[in-house]
Amino acid sequence: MTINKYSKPTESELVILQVLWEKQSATVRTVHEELSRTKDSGYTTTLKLMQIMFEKGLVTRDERNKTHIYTPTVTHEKTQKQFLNRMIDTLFAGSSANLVLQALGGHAASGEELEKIQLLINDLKKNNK
Amino acid sequence: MTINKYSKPTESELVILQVLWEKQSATVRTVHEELSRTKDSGYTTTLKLMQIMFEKGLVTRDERNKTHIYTPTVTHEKTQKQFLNRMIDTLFAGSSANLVLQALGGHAASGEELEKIQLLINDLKKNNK
DNA sequence: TTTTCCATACGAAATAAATCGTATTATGAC
DNA sequence: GTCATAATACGATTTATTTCGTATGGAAAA
Repeated sequence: MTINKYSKPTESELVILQVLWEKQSATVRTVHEELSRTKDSGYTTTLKLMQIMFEKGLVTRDERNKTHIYTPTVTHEKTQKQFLNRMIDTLFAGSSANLVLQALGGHAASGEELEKIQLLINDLKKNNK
Repeated sequence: MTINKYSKPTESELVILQVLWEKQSATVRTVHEELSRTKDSGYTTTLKLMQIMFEKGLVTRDERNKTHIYTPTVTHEKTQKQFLNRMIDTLFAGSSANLVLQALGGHAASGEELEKIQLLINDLKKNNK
């Protein structure tokens, strides 16, 4: 397989990363059990996917024991940024504000969350001047 | 081909829709010329993709003339929402505020845009009470 | 020690997406 | 009317992604 350091995770890989980010690291079994709650593919499918992710460098694994333990190499945040960028480019005409407006419009955020956003905006405006 | 009314557009389809949304409607030639500026695949590739989009119902076309004119059936906004939802679910733990914070943090928005966002937030807070 | 239970490895099939080549046909220029 | 141009149709290939079956081996239970 050709290794592409900058390949973005596929849909399935994203779902797996999701679990790994949450648990810091996990075995194939653990990940698979988690996935089983929403998806029904076999154990070896999850295994294979995680092996491929390993080849791609999306995760590392501790092979000292028979049961390997997988850990993500990409951070949740970096991946969020990567997908956000792509989305802003291809769907929001390059404007992050467009995306924000749409996101806030469609999905209620709690008052507390709105506060946080306001604080950030105040900060940004200060630095703009 | 099986028609799935709710299939989400693929990456390539999204790029094509982009052009169609901007121009309201367009011929394959026009779309292809636009794509050529950033991508180098042949004319028949674009044609085929647009034909598939037609089969899927993502676009309609006026066939009265030899040169068909394609028009999107899905709105830009609806598609934005669809992808935003997906993204919030799979990458931002279901929290739109998380996404917003990340988006604003990573991408400078203009002062004017920030204003708009603030107005929206004030509105939302009012309705929250 | 033998059997059973989980693991991994890995090839290969199934599915989805993108790309292209070639055939055919309508239309306008000559 | 004939020819050149440019469009569609469509099958086939290539590439990416997901899925699974089977082989193999280690460790713990019997």
